[in-house]
Amino acid sequence: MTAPEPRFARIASLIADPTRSRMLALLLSGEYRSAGELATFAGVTAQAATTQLAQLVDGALLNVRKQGRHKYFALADSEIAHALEALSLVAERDSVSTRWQLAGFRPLKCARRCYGHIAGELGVKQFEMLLRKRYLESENGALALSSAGRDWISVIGAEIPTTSRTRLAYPCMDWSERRDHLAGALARALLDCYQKKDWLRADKSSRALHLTPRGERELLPMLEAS
Amino acid sequence: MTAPEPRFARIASLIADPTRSRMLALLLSGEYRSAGELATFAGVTAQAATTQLAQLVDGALLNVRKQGRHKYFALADSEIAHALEALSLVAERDSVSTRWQLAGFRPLKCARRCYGHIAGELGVKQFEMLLRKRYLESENGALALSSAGRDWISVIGAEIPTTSRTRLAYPCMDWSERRDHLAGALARALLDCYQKKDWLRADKSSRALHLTPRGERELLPMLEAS
DNA sequence: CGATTGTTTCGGCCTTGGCAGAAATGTCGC
DNA sequence: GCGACATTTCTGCCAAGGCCGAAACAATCG
Repeated sequence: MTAPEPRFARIASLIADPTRSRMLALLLSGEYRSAGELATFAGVTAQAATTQLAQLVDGALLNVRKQGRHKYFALADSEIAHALEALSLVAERDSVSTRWQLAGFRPLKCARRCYGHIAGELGVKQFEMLLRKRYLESENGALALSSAGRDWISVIGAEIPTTSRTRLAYPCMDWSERRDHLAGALARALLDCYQKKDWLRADKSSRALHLTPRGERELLPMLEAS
Repeated sequence: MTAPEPRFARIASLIADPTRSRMLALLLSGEYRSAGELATFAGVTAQAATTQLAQLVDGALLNVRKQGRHKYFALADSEIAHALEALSLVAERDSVSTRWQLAGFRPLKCARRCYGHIAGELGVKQFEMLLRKRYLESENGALALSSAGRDWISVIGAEIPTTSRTRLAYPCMDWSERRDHLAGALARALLDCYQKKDWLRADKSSRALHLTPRGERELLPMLEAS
């Protein structure tokens, strides 16, 4: 009668440890971080960090990239980020209803980074514009840039890394809007580009993205145009 | 520099324990279970179960209902179920791509119980029908039954418990379809009704719901009618 | 090639937390 | 009230796993 231990328990236990969870929280931004950075951020020595990071990699929660004498870690994929956000939603579900409305969280609902791309209202707007204008079209199941889309990309001056082995574009569920927004290499390139043009600025202490006045003038109309 | 422990770590650690995770897995169906049932299912003595259940309740993952000398437990809300499913997705992400297509998982994608209501393709179909026919209408932010909707309910003979303090109807995100389906007291009542009419049968060993031949004749056309 | 810096391995300490046995509390039916 | 049953509290035991110090390994730079 005794049931087998559910698989999700293993993942949960990897997330549960204080040190590991701190590391994961830092990596939620989507960036790569070195083992040393992660160690000091989590408040442990380098040896301890090594062990924990090895476990996270072994459990396939993290990707590793060796670069010289450094080792860089990042979340393995966006499913992980989703799971972490789902847990956060539960963790803050009493505070969220009040705080979500308040000043601090408003920008998060408006626009935030989700694993390297734009989420929130702005992310949804962007995604819908791309589909509406047929810059993105679904091609046997996957999303692909149309020629009009490629033109638009070059006009605004975004650069999509050609080396990228990750998918170009795919829908990503948004937990505040409950609708899809854009993820993938294209999404990252666009976010980079918007930041370079000073349309968006990343908050240092949170995942919020702030729309600058310039962004309000130049970016918003573009996303809302029909 | 050492960061505070992220809130989600606490939730994860509640989920991580083998005994507690087994209990949660059992409760994923949405039903209430007594402390004793949960103890034997998890393979521990009653005392051990008490401690674990107390922690889950304290962490607001579970609801309790005292009934005589029994105590019944259930998942506190669907956010919890979502978090568990998100973790499961990560836990099975290598197997999922293959197995999802296979026979065993097909019925899950088609229709399954999600915390007491119908999810999967059928759940999405049902939700869209209700909106399309304006049986459900959004009323200052919440979903409410229209008079046409109330008529339809009484025609098919579903009974909505009047005592229920839970919301009547609200959208619930579907992770296989990535679209909303119906949740709430109404959703439960409909599932009950469909089962009574033998349109759907619940699988005993999984969360799958099987469409009976009768359901195919009588239920499907109703959901697909425009 | 040595010095420096980043990461890993080893060994031992220590805390955390889950478990069972026994006994107490509470609830029901008679 | 009394016995049967479900749940809880108390206590002590035990194992798992995280941490640090020290030393080893690896890569870079002068």
